[in-house]
Amino acid sequence: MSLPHILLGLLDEPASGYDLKKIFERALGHFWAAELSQIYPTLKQLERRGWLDVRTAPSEKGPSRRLYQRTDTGTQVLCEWLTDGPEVGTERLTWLAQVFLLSEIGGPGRALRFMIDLREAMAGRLAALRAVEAHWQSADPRYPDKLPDHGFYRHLTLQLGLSRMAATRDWCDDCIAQIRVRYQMPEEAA
Amino acid sequence: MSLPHILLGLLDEPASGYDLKKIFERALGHFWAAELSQIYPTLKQLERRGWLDVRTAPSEKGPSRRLYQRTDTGTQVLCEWLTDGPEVGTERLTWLAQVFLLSEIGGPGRALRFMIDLREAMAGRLAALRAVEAHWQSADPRYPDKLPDHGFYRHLTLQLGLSRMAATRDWCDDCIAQIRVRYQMPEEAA
DNA sequence: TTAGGCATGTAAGGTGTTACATGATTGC
DNA sequence: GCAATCATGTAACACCTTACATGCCTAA
Repeated sequence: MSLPHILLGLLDEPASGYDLKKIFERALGHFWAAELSQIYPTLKQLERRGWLDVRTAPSEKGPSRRLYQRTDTGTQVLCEWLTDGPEVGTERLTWLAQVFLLSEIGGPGRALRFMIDLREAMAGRLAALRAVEAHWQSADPRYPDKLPDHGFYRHLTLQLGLSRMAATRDWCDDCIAQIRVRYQMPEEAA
Repeated sequence: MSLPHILLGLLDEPASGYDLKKIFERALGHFWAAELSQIYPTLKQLERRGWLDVRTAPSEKGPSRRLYQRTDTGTQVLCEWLTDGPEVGTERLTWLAQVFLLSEIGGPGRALRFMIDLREAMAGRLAALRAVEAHWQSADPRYPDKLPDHGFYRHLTLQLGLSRMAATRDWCDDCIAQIRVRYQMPEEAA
């Protein structure tokens, strides 16, 4: 159970479900995805438990916005979750499972195609992350050395994301090279 | 939907649900986890669809083993899944979400404690992966340069796992150092 | 006028976890 | 005798995805 806690964590300041979805995409996209259809019911549940407060504010376009914010009880629950220590060992990297099984794809040409596509996907995600960093840098003069606490920890996760993404892209390049050598596929024949 | 495909991929050679669980722990543990209570029903489902065959073999200890193996139809389904290209963007790293929210944990002492625990967890997982590598090396004289196709791709995933795990551990060290500097916590006072 | 962004949600179904249930054998 | 390993599963619940439903406002 983590999405409720993440929402709790993000709701230090008031935000709507729709806002939260955008925060996920921008800031947490490289390690967590959440759909609106999951966010909305979860927010209601957290409100029923008394961990969030709601107020309604009119919107300029579309239906009125429901702005949620963490209560003191909510803060306590969040703090307990964090204090329980890191939750590791539940990672699920589908694309890596696919590489693991790539000998079954039906020939080195297809395996190479797969790795090239994977490399492009990683390069794209890396570019998106770099755009997030560039945007942050230009929007906040305190970036990166004088951030407040909450920015400090978020910055640490961004740094890990950037280095993991770059390392994974480089690994893809290495795999591509190894496949070409192993099956004698010169680059011009790809 | 990926677990069915992964099971299909592993069932090139006959294995029981129990065997598969151990294969998960050893070989795929760094990027996928699966419980027996999920594996057993999934295998039955795959058999009903005609993607797996079963035969029963007596066991020396405990109930008789149900040995599953991929059919030709199963191979085709697996191949289609792989040919559809890499599935990216569904990663969920709970511990990284926790770091993202670490300013709410209630003081830098606790944040430091969290990062030290995370570092230890990563170091442990890295050691486990290195043990897998060492075992493979000593058990197969073809390791690492003369492996058959199926070992070749598995080796690529192991390499990525080793480098990611080491990089993440190093990032933890870096975070720990940054927290100490930021909050003026000398190492001897930890 | 139509596509896209804003903003809310529900329903159905698939995926995954935790707890429970059974029972034999091996090693301490 | 007790715990661990072998080996199978079921049931209840929690989590997540996909598809559907509604309706306003803005810009091309």
